[in-house]
Amino acid sequence: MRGALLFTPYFPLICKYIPIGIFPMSKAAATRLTILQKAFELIYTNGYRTTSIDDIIAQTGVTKGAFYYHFANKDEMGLAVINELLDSSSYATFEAMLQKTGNPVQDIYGLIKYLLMDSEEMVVEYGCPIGNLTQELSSFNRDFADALQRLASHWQKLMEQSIVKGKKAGHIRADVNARQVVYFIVSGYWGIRNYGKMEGNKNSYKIWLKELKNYLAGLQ
Amino acid sequence: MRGALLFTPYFPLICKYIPIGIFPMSKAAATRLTILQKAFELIYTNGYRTTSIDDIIAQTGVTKGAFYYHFANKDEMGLAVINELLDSSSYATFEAMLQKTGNPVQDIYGLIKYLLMDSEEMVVEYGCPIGNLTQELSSFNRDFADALQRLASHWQKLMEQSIVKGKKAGHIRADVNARQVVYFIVSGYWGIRNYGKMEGNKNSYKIWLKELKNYLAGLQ
DNA sequence: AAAAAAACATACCAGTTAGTATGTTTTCAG
DNA sequence: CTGAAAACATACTAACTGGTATGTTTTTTT
Repeated sequence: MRGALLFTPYFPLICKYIPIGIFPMSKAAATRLTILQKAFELIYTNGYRTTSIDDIIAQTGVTKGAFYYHFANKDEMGLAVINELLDSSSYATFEAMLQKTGNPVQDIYGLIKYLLMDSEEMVVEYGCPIGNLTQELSSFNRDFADALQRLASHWQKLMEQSIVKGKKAGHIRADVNARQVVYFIVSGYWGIRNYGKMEGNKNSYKIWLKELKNYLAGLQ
Repeated sequence: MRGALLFTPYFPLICKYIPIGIFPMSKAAATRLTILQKAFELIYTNGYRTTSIDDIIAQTGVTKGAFYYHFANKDEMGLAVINELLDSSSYATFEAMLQKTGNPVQDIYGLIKYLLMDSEEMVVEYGCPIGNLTQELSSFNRDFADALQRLASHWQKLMEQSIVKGKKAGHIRADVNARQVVYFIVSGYWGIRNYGKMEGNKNSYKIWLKELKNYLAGLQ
């Protein structure tokens, strides 16, 4: 059984942009990546515990022998999805979007509106991948909870920095508690993702975004 | 197979307060109720799809024959949990708490603080029962999504009424959009429940509640 | 080119799953 | 008290579950 992917956690991201011929990804690494990507897709749309290894190998064409060569068991694979796929993807995008104008009121709104309305990786019917996993697995397996918490704190830290900068620049009131605000916004984001799943469309997103705008304006 | 519980959806609630000897609940109705209550408990702590019927009958002592006499299949039982147990329970409490002072800023905060910090039925590790089910089942089964949506709209309507009244009484600004605010608050509530699961304690609840207070104050 | 290790393939297994077939017991109206 | 329906009990099944044992093929090292 192999360790982790080369250059993790950024390797999968790199692979997206560097053609295989030029940057030689070994066939084994490609197999591993295929498993992780397809597993993520299935887990995102169907839940972790209700996605079977048979599902994954059927969808990928990878055999069970290959699967268990790369991963000791299902949970190790699940953790790899979180740590190697989710962790790197979109992190760069977040960072860029949160520094776009330098005013958190606009940047945070812009990021969240993008995530809800424009991002192609997230589907309203299936909610937020990280939120889903947190909900399903936090009380089931501490390793998952820890991995997800590290992921979430990335989010939080970036957003918090944006607010702190905004305070210094005078865009945000001095008495605003950045950490507190981040909890409030991210919670709302997770919650409205749940609403969207329930209603099966983006109407609730639009309503929520309007009030988010009001709330952010109130921080000025 | 029997229909639903007598006098649903309030029958289970009534049963809590009326001793069996006085208000004669048939043994069959008691069996059905036992199944629903234990099933809810297991589903709340473990998820719907990952709770097996064998789990339920093992925990209740009810046999499989009895289970399938009362419910045609697992999903019918799951829907009964939502429609007959969750629907009635706590509805009265909500209504009372939301009319306590007549000022939504205080009443809504009071209700949500109660739900997060004091309610004994909800455990931080397991999140919000309705939120959990919504997240797990909305995209899996439309019937569940619909049942949950009806449940959630109860919540919403009560809270919306509280705000509308508060506007008339001058506690809330006239330009505040009640429906929008409700979406914002309930989303935040669901989200912070998820945070709590992830972190495994109520620290995030406290932080979030502080910002909820700020947000509500901003509506005045 | 040969040996060794890595990567994969196949067949299998014991436990669990929702659900059924076929009973027996309880309840209750007449 | 009796018969029929309601309520429950037991044993079973076919499909699926994560995981293993034991191979073969491919890649890498020497």
